[in-house]
Amino acid sequence: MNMLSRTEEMLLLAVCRLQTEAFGINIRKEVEALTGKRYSVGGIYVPLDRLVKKGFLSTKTGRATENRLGRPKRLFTISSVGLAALREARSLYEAMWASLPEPVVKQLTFSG
Amino acid sequence: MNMLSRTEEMLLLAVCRLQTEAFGINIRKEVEALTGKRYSVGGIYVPLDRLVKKGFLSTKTGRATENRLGRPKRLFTISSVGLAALREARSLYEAMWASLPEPVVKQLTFSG
DNA sequence: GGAAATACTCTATAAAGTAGAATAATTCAT
DNA sequence: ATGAATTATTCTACTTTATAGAGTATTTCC
Repeated sequence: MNMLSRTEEMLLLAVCRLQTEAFGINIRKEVEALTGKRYSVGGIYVPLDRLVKKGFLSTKTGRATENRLGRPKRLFTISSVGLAALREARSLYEAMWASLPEPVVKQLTFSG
Repeated sequence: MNMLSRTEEMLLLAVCRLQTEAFGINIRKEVEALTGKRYSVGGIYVPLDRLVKKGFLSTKTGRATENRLGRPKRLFTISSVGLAALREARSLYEAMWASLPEPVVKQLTFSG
């Protein structure tokens, strides 16, 4: 068994959500906005590159002529393997939370 | 922000689920049965001890007279801090998966 | 060509994940 | 009381992942 880490799942979902705007700086911003998790400026590329290496993401440099200043973006897209991993991760997550003993459910639902 | 890793969340939930039978070997077995994730015999204690150190779990040795062979169990129970962390983790998880673009939802729901 | 803007690469360090051999604590038979 | 069988944990070395931030690259505009 080889389940996605939370980081991996979070980043794959961020890429999905950002669609054509999924590049490093945006992904970093998106993740922070959504979960509060912060990365240093360059720190986001470490796990992203790992996901590419593992075949969950693919990446290519955006076209130069974008009519704006600055270095080209490196865009990320999720692969079919990545989508499958997300489905699997979700399903495992449900299993983890399923059928907890009733007293525990109570403690988790309300603030006890 | 300091969210639980998937390992941490999984182990806290396993402890909750096992209630009075939450000790190393059982937790290891429970996790494997539920998620397919395997730990080596001793490997389960590394993250468990970390959770104790962080205050999410507490632990104490089970009573000697249990009328069975073998070394005493080291039982784990979740703390109120641990429960709060679980609630937080769940809520963050929902946020991660919320409001994905419709085409992505389709790809994730069916096997495409 | 130089400044401003935008975004990425690289690398060192800390933390977490992983495996498995070794050891400990108990009961039972003798 | 001693040794075998049983049950469970401790220890630790190694690999992988997380994290921060300085440095660098690419582009446009003047």
